Amino acid sequence: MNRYADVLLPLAFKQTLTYALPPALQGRVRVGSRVLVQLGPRKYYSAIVCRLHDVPPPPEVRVKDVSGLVDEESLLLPGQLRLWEWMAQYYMCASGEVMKAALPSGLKLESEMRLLRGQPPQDDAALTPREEAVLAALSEDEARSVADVQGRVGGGSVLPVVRRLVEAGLATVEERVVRQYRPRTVTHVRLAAPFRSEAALNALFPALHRAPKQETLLLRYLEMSHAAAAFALDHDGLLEEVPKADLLYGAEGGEAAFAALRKRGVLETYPFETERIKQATAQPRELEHPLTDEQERALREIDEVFATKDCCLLHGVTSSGKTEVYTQLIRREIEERGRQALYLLPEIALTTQIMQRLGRVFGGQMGVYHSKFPDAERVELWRRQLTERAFPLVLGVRSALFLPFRKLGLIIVDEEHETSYKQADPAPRYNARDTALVLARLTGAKVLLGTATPALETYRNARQGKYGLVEMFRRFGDRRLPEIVVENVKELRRKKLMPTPFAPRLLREMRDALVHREQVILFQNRRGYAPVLECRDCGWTPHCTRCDVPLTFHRKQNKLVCHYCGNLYDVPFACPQCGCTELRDLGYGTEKVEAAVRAAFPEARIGRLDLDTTRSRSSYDAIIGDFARGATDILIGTQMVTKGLDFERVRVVGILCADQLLNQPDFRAHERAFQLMAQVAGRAGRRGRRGLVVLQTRQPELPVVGQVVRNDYAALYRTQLAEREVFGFPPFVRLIGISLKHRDEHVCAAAAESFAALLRPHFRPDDLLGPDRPSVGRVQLQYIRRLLLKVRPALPVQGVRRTLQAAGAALQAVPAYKRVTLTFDVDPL
DNA sequence: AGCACGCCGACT
DNA sequence: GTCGGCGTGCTC
Repeated sequence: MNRYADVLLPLAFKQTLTYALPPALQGRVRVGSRVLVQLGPRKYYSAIVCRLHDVPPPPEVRVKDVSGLVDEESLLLPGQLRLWEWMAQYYMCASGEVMKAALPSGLKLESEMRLLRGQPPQDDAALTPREEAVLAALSEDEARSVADVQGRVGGGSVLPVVRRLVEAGLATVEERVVRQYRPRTVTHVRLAAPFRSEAALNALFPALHRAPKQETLLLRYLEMSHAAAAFALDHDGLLEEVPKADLLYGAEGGEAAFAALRKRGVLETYPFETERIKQATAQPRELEHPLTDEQERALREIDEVFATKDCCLLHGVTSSGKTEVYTQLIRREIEERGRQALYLLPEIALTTQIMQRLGRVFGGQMGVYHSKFPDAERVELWRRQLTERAFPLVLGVRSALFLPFRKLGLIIVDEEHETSYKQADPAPRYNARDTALVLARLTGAKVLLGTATPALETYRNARQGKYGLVEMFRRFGDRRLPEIVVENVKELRRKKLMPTPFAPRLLREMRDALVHREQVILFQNRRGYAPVLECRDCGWTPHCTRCDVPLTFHRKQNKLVCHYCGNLYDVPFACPQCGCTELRDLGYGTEKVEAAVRAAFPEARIGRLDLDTTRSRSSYDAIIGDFARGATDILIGTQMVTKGLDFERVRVVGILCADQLLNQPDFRAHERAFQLMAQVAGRAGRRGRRGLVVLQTRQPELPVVGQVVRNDYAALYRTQLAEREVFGFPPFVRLIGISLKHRDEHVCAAAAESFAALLRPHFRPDDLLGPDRPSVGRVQLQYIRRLLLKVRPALPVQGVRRTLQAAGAALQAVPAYKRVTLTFDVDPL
């Protein structure tokens, strides 16, 4: 019998901690169980058991007992911990950090300190005013949280005062594990125990003769609960659950009759746990469109690929009907092979459309896992996936990878090129697309990556035969791809032909579209009103005091906003440098574009889609819904408008400033610009006249602009690949980003220098870039330095990781650099 | 990540 | 002299 359990805590610890199993728990605890453990003098956490053993820890550690078992059944299915381990190892983070990301917060319990009043103070007790105040804020019977007491007292931290009061016995603390998740309950009705037999009821009915309402109600209950059948088998466990609301539904005077029956002791109520999971109601299957020849072919080819390979890329132009192919694959996985499917989609609010589409086909077989859903729903889905009733299909964002799957057979990664598959902060900085491949290997599932604009890495893997490659070139219903015209903004401005953010051609087309009751999408990759305010006289511009960035002017709020830390500032009345009261707004954000559209087309109905207008899920749905219904004519937005939305009536798409995309200081800038522009162009001309895209840029001569115009992914792939090979970037090397942060710029810079010095002996000089001051050199009062490590394919990645970790330890051993935060970002985007 | 412990400046 | 600030180290 195992006496010790190594557990994982949801903290950034490097290793697991060992707790002793009290005899009562031995044999009941399994790997994957959730246990309650005490950490430090009083805190409690729920931890996950990841090893059971009999090896006593070294004598210097005082091993604590496991305090209790949180759930009787394991929360994890066998194998899930292996994915966690892989992630921690590959992405260079603590397993506890993976645990934190993996579990919905309702499954992570943590104790909270609560304060109560202790013995009454002696008359001669000399209390400071502050102690008096804190004591007055405590109650004798209601335990209050520290935050509550802090709020009542105000001022500095109450903790030291509390400590003194506790030592004097005037206050007591208790630790309470807060149960964050409460299952939703509904009041149900059942027969009280003495009446759970036919004989008892037969004896009862004569007494009800003078109370017809009660009699009716009781009969109704018996019918709803299928009592006759249960009694015939003499098994009251077979009684159907009857919700009180259903029993009383439409029954006039039912409440009174019910109260009377309860008073007689015939019926009783009890809380019944129900699910809150929103699932598409099981509807009669929508007959899917019969597949086109091309879709049929794609399906066959995918089958052939899966016979020999575990991963296949489905590269299909926008509107080629990839979703129909996915649907068929999922259906067969579920129905023919009896296995589960996971449909991953990027972390953008657009789930609704796909949800509805798949919901119409799979109805009650589909569960949805989304970060914007209430946590309780995620907890329920998790629990359900552990059971026999697990949904065969889960639609979810990247964290859905962590859900338990009993028999996963297929993972679809839709829009695989999307950067939101990569978690940026905090650790684990994992890419869900790549992790999906590992999960598939661990579970024996297949992976289908789908997109119109593959990530270069993915396409290369496919071309080299590591993945299968299936392509679809034809748009649904043979619609033509939109015509793309390039407008040279530099020229137009020089000739003074462009006083608005719109080229004359774009204005004409917009007007034409409005006349024909067609719709327009305008893409401007910047939110706010103006990205920069500038003093007319001296050129001063307001900057964030915590970050090294100019502030964006938001006109509606009349505030300056830092887009890095979110801090708000008042708009200065005058320039602090020269006192000039005229601040000009330079450049365009979506808000200013909206104003310009209003000025040009006062009659048009306009929607705006950006971070500022979509703070809540419902507002996003509302804006999209209005546009989809045709209640708005023009939709202005940031990246959000490019994300695979299907609108039927859009004829004109304007890309207002491609240069912002093209001039990013990033080796992926052109790849991204292509993806974004191809995606947004794909929104045009789904029905009716051929769509038109007006692409405004100052650099029409760039090859990538031509590639967008011709929708020539192959050319983009060739040119970019050649460039990456010359300069040594992915997919020819793997990257590990290293960043150092500190409040003091000199310390930060010096630490980065010495870290680089520690690494240099291990790598070729060209393979370690930096340290550099990033374009935004300070965020949230922390100065930043970055290094970029190129890992050549020949190098053992494991050794590189060890080198990095050793160098990190060496750096932090220097007293001055102890407080430098060092983070690794494996495969950064 | 908390949270206790310990060192040092502001104020009674 | 004490209060309360914050930097440092540990948690089985």
